[in-house]
Amino acid sequence: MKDLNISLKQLRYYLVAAKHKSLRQAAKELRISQPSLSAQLKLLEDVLGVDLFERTRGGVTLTPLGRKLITETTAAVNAAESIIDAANFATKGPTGTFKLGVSPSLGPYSLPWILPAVRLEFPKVKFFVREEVPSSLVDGLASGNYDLIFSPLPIDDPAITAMPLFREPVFLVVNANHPLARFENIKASQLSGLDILAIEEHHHFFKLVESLCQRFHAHLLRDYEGSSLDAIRQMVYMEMGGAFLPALYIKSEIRDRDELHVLSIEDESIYRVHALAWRNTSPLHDFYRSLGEFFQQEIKKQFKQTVIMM
Amino acid sequence: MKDLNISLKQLRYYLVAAKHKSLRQAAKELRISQPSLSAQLKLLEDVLGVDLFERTRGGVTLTPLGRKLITETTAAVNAAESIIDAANFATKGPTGTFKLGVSPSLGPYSLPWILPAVRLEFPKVKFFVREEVPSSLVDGLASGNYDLIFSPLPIDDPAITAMPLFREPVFLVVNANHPLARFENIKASQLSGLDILAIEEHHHFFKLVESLCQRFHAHLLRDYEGSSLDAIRQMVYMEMGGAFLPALYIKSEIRDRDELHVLSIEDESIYRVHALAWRNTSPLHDFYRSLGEFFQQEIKKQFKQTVIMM
DNA sequence: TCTAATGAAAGGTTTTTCCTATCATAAATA
DNA sequence: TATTTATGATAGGAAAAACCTTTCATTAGA
Repeated sequence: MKDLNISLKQLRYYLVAAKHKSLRQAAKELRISQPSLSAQLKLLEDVLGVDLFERTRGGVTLTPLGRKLITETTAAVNAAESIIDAANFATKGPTGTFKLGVSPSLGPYSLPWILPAVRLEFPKVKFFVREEVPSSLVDGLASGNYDLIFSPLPIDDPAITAMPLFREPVFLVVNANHPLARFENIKASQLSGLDILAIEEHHHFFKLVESLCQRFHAHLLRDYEGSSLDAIRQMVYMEMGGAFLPALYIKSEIRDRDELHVLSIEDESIYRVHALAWRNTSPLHDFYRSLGEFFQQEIKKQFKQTVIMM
Repeated sequence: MKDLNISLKQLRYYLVAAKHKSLRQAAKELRISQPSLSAQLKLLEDVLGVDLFERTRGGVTLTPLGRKLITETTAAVNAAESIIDAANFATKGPTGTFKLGVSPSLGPYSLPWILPAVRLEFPKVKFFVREEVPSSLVDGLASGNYDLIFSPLPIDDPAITAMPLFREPVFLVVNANHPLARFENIKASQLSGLDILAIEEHHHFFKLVESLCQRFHAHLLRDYEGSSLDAIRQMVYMEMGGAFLPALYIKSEIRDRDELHVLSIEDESIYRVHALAWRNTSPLHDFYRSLGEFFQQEIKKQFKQTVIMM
């Protein structure tokens, strides 16, 4: 067997130093002295027989190899941390702070109604919530920046387990003055040529809207992309066009039905599917699954009329 | 960030102790004294707040939790080792001993013609070869017991990357006295009712033969399962029935075409696909791929007439 | 020029890890 | 039954590793 003459401590030092690009600042975060950090990093480099950093005036830079090994190192450190998690878990039950990533087109309109109940059910569990675009969420989950993500499908990463929770319908929203505003339902054909506003391209929701426009021959206004669903709503107010908006957003943000009008499309089921996802390798698999079930339960309680459970 | 007050050393001690079920013997393998080992394990247990071992007269036993955490611990230690591998790799090129798992119905008839060339191409690389049934190979690969496996597809594990290398035709082999022995090719319909010998059920090759028998309405002799392809061949000698045998086996082991007769089935392409596979997480991805290409190259050189490259 | 920030080096202290020797216990053996 | 052999635990001390403080040389910026 190998000698394995490196320590987790060194690996963590390595990661923190790489993050700060400064040994002094990294040492401060690690609450050790800079020389100690220097020494440990040098030791690590010696054992690996590799230069990880390029020491320059004004900081350190990762060498190409150093950059490459960051991935492996993160994996190793995460794996070790997950042992601690699993052990705590076994003794104290669900405990600890979980890094939860969530899509900006989903989180603000669902989590506020879910998390309070979760707090009651799992009092010792805390969530550190961060919003990001789904593609970044998946990357972040895979690389260990998140423990869990709550995001629309698809999630195409074989290293990630996704647990579909529910379908969220998508509706067409127009200004009350719009010609279509006198209908409750419209036929797909009535969408033809309609001006449609969409969120910025890097959002996941954009792709859905784009495909809808293509399918129904509606006209996607690419010059006025909104930076958030709220921005889209504002633009619909200003009669710049109609918009596809997800049901949870509509339920939570659109109250004055006088100024905005919500339409569904006949005979077409338009929805996105949201899932809770985690790394396959996580030892907390069972807990995550039961957490997903609890999410479902709460969503069902609060949004029975709005979404379709899976 | 977490304190991460455990060390890789402790984790390795834990694994070795779990393997030996005896602290003294584990200490011997680790080349430390037994009290040192005891102390480190106790320390690990204290930090984790968990009992890993049950100390009894006559050895140690893993607690249920200790058994569970073995998985995570192995993962962490492997991850750390892969950092070392990747670093060595970057400086010294392909180096080290790789644990190569191979199917018993493939390895003996292909590796002897491949590995010598590999040794010339990558002189600093050594292979520790072990034969096992493909399902065990996949498990072993996933859990880090192997670095690489050379095995027939399918390999259905999302954590594993499989690189298909070539197709290996499968032929029907009968005794020279058999009525079918006067043909070179036969029609699928001629297989109907034929007695077919197969390898033991837990082998991967059994499933292929079983499905072939079903497809061609041949009669699978389940009472006389062979423990190896050679055993099957012996039984064909003894006129107990025909057998489906893979091309590489036939080429390497069946020389005397007088006593055994090899038949192919007209208009039917019967083959299995062999792949080289490794963990997705391995940092040596690129090397493994080029190794796969080298395998292909050698196989093409030696078995151009026998197999179909991919 | 002066200041502030960088990483490296030297020497000493603290902490951790390990070893030897010893013990108590229990199972196998004579 | 007495003896031997194996188990892990304990105590005390030695060796190694990690760390700290102080100091230095260099460089970028004010």
